[in-house]
Amino acid sequence: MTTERPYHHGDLRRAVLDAAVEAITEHGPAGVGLRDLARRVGVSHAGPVHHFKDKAGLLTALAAEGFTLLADALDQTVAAGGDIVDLGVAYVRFAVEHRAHFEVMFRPDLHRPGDPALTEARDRAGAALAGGVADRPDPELASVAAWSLVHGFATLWNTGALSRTDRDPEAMVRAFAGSMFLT
Amino acid sequence: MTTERPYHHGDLRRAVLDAAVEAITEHGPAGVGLRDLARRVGVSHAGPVHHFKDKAGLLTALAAEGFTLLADALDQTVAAGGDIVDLGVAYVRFAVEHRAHFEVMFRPDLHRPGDPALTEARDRAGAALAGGVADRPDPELASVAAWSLVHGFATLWNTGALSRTDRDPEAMVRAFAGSMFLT
DNA sequence: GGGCAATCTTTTCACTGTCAAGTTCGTGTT
DNA sequence: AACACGAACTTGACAGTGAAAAGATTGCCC
Repeated sequence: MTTERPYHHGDLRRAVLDAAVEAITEHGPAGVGLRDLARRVGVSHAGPVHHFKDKAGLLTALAAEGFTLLADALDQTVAAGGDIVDLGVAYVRFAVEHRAHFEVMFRPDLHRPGDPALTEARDRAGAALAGGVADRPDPELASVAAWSLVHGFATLWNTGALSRTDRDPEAMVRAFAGSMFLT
Repeated sequence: MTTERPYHHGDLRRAVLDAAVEAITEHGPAGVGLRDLARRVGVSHAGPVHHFKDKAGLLTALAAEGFTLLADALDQTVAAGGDIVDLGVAYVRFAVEHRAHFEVMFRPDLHRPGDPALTEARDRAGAALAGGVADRPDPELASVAAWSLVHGFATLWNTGALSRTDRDPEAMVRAFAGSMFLT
């Protein structure tokens, strides 16, 4: 009574990426395996290889997708007239809602080094962030400071290091980012 | 012409931890394996197991050691009369100099959950950090903000995301942390 | 000196990533 | 409409990994 699945999956690449997101949110990036993903999707153990070549290839694709999603979210908030604080809140919201993507994005030891799609997506997100502080003295320093603040909060929050508070993460970001970056 | 090494290593636990630090600084936490470490130290592949039980046990021990080292460094700077900015600089310096420890410390998916030695060491470091902002309105928020700022900078720096700048990392921290936390 | 427990080794097992070779299928060509 | 071509997937194999069990070696304490 096997389920008679067709030989061609249809959109295996998408399905594997989604399964990877699911697996990572459950067990972290270390607990994800190609064979396990293949099983979840209902495909032979070497099926994903054809789309990603490598485990590193899969995670690189995931990271690139993550940076693209992030860049979209940031672009959208500036298009809606948001200021720096709104940008920071959007950053944190992305990290919390797309925890799996976010965790992979900043682990270069899991990536295929120098992947063009990844570097392009990352640059897009970086530009969107830097645009929020372009009108300051020493904008480079300001952009690094702003990025550090929200990135640190996001990673600390996601790793559970801030678990003692029961406050709302976005409200916290809005509070201290506002007091630090709005003169 | 085998090297006639004695049956008992002497201090295998220490040696494995050191080898792990070396391996992680080279290939990242994903690229470290128990068998590989055993080889580096010159011991049978199951030797380390007796000291750490698990791969998770090894990494948990490393993380605990890291938090202890960090707490020591922070305590030392307050003992030397340092202010918040000095604390932040010490944090970043630790992350850069003990990159391997630092990378493992904030990856709870690699830890044995609820390990007492780890949680105690982490609390010690947390207390040392929070002590720097105890005299502010809403000290909890201030401590989270300060921690986020330096932690974010440290991780971004270590992952190479800030590679475009050739400035000195400590000087950068001192610059923006000063402008943000000294009234 | 004798025994005991800690330390390390050997063997084995299930599992993983990767490669090479085959099989099935959509798609465009004529 | 038949066909061939290439993309998508499967099958089978291999080396390497983490973990567990059982055996060998040694320092140490009475």
